[in-house]
Amino acid sequence: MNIDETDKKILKELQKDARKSYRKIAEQTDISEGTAYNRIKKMQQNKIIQGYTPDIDYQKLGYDLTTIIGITGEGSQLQDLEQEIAENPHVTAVYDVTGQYDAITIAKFQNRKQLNQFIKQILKRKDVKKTYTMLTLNTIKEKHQIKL
Amino acid sequence: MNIDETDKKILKELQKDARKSYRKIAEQTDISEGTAYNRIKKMQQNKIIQGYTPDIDYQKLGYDLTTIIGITGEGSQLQDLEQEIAENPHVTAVYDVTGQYDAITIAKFQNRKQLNQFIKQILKRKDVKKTYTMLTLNTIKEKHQIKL
DNA sequence: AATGAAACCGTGGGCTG
DNA sequence: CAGCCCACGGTTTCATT
Repeated sequence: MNIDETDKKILKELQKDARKSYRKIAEQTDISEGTAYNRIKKMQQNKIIQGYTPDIDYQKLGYDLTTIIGITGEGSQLQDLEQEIAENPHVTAVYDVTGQYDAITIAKFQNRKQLNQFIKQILKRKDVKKTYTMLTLNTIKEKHQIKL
Repeated sequence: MNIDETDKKILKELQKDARKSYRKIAEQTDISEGTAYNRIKKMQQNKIIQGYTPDIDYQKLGYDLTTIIGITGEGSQLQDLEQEIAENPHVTAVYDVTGQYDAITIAKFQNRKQLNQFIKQILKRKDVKKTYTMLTLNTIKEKHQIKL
């Protein structure tokens, strides 16, 4: 599917506020509301828009510990492990990476005990050689959008 | 502000679909729609809900290069730099961290040239000693939610 | 926290270029 | 075919209780 300038404008409006009404999106992109509706629907069908997420301040909910964990594997395949990690409720991201580590995961915890359990769970696996945990001292930015 | 079980249920519904109507949220949490509306408004005022973001497949928009970059500083303060990085349109996250690096940033690019420019911009600064760039080969998960 | 009423909006059909 | 316009039922919003 090809995205044109109108689609981009629509996405930008949604980035500003994903709960914005079709009508307002239409006004701000100089199209009719039916068109806004149809284009958004199409982008959802094409999985360009995969859903809508509330930006929650997890710190206010007690998740004070954000961690970035590098994982070094033993041997070849980490896919199973990555899948398992991805399903853990504390995890927000899992990447296969080049360089120093084989995988990087980002996870949020309410306390060190939860973090500990998580790391132990990873280290239990035979395909994991070691992990390296970085604690975030301060989150300067964490908004899962890039400028279009 | 204190979050009770009802608020949590509301947040869970929004996590499933942040465009869900107040009415449906109310139905699924066994409260009236006015209550759903009032509670969500309160959580917005208290900045527990900071906004709503569309989950966009940036790869489909040409952003094929997701990078995790570790930054090592020279001397003391990296705050200015971090602020500057956070404002770059390619950047989705910036963290101050313990350990091997002083800061970690996550950024998405359409090509290596964009990445290169970004790294050069960082390295130009006197307060930066070095950077370490990890390219993601595969994104297993990147959903900026944790299970409540 | 619930009610209810007015304003606002989503959704689909039919029309137009 | 994509976009526009319209209409109706559904939804948001907020003052009131």
